[in-house]
Amino acid sequence: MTIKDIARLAGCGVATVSRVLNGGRDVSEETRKRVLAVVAEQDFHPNNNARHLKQRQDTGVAVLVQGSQNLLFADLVERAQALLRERGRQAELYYLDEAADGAAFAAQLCRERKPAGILFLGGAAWDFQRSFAGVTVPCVLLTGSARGLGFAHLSSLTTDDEEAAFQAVSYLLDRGHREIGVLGGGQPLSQIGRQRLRGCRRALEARGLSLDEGRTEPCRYDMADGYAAARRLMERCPEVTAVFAMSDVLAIGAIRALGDLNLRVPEDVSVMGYDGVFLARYSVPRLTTVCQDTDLMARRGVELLLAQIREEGEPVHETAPFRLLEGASVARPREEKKGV
Amino acid sequence: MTIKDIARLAGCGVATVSRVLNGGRDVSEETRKRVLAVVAEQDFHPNNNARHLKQRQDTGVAVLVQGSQNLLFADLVERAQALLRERGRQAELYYLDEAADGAAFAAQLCRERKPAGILFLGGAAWDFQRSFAGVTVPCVLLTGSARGLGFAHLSSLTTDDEEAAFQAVSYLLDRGHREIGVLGGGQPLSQIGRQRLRGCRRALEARGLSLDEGRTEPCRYDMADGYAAARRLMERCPEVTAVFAMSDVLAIGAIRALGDLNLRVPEDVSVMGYDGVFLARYSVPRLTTVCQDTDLMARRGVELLLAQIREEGEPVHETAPFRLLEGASVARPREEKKGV
DNA sequence: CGCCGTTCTGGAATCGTTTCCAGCATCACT
DNA sequence: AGTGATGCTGGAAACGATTCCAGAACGGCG
Repeated sequence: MTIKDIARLAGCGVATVSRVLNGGRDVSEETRKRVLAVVAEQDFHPNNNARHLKQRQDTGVAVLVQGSQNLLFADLVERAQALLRERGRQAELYYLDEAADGAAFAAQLCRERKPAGILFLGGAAWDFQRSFAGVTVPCVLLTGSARGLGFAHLSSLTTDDEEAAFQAVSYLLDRGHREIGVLGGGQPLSQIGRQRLRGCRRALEARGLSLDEGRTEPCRYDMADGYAAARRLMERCPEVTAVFAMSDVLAIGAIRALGDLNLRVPEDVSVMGYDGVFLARYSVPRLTTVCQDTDLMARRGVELLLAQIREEGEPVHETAPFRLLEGASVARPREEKKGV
Repeated sequence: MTIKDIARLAGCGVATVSRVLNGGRDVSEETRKRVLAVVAEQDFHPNNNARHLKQRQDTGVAVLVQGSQNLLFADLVERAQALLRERGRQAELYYLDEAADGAAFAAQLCRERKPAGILFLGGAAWDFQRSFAGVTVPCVLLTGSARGLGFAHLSSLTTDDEEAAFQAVSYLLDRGHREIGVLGGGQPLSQIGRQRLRGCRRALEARGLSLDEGRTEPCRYDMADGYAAARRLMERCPEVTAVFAMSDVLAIGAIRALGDLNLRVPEDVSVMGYDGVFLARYSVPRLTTVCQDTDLMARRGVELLLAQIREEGEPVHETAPFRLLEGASVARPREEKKGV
């Protein structure tokens, strides 16, 4: 069943059928009706491969996600895919290992499948300049690192990670914590991780304290790593009264680790998360966390991508809002061992 | 840069280049080397749209996931996609809302994109017979319902849901629980939900008890629904001493709900989960749950799909193993109010 | 009536592959 | 030397859409 058959059944030429199928300009109302009737009757769907071959581009959009266990992405991905579908664009999802070379994968995807655009979720600092040489496809980076933004077709929507980390640690300091451990940031430390660490340092230095490198535990963004890192941290630095985990997933792993060390949260040790995923609102105890607005991010990210696909102006770089969500995982330190 | 240019540069015909690119049968070693050199030098990638148009099929595989918050699928999806990639098949992921008509979506996907196969994760009872009329694409159903297995191109790998539920509830009964609530199964109740309920009923009847319909709370598979359902259940039936949640995600929501009602887990109420996702091992308290082997399921599921794509024999229907994973969310009932 | 502009139409070229098929060597064997 | 089998090769015909372009039909106007 091809466009030719439809043409025959509708008593017209293939060109006319094609025109009807693509917006129906320059076709009389009568023929249009007739063709559409046949299409519906035969349950005809045009072959995308043929269509894209001729148009030299896919209408679909690729969504690349790096780090599958990060629940922040689960929220974002579902939302983004639904929004894209509403706008008539199929969104294909690709999960990549945290260690994989996302930029190279994306470049290959462009050459082979030629998507109309790419939405990047997470990922370390990718070198678009290098891998995307010669590739011109609209891209949007969500929650990723800002490195390589020189790439001409890349928009971005990222949280001000330094400021968010600054506020998170300040929140802990406000409640009297002085011995603060830090978990996460990628292994090895990613661009984002470094930004967040900068925020931590700034918060500490604003109180005349300094970031103790011995109390930072870089690790990947999954629960197992969060668990392991928290254990290492507490065994090495038992004086720590609060932990700032750079992801809620890590925070969950850390809480479990603390429990296994017979430390209660938040009575003995406070835990601050990051992301504000749905799980944060259901964990025991509820997480106090830096909450990102996934709904807004998905919506705006999709908008930016579609705007670029329509070639409306230059790529833009925006900052996504965040707010501190108070749960029950942070309290004042048990005894202010080192009260200033 | 097309195959024609490569042919020109390598001093041969397009047919030869194509043969080299596809396994290189019937090509002299010398020409093969020469062509490959040019391909590498020019960083040439054949156009997939043209290729698939001619072959009338995509080499890629589609993975359909229904119910994005179900963490069981997160595990499975990542694993399956990685395995497929290893086997040289790009896997595109599509998330569907739990309420969406997955079979219709899949049918449309087949007509438009023509994937080599489809891997289904989850989903209620889909009517393959109806939606897939005329479509012949290899399919594998993982963890889904068994309805519609009459579809000729469908293999399946499913857990024996009835038996698993039987064992889960028996475990609770063994520990002295008599007033047992049940959460989940889809809203409205899915095929799988009904099977699990049958298992519950069988376990209860084996002890001379019966399944009290008033103590079952059908709900969707996400934390918010689990929370709400658990609250409804406990407010209506305060005598309940143990809850069987048909998914770990629901169990987490339920634990939070019980906490908000000032009921401790497991001291006041025990909670049994289902799935054995990574989160189960890190939650507080650790979940006692029916653990499915996601690694094995992904591996075997991919194998079944690839076998069908290679057209090796008839579709098969297999059962995936499970085992009870003991955590700390189940204890004996506080006081055996109705000790037999 | 002749001419032009507008609106609609369908044939044919095109996109970049795969694959059929015919053709040419080369070789072994009668 | 003639024959047939075998191995490589390249030209050309698909695949199923889009889109260019030329042409038909029609109406309005001088």
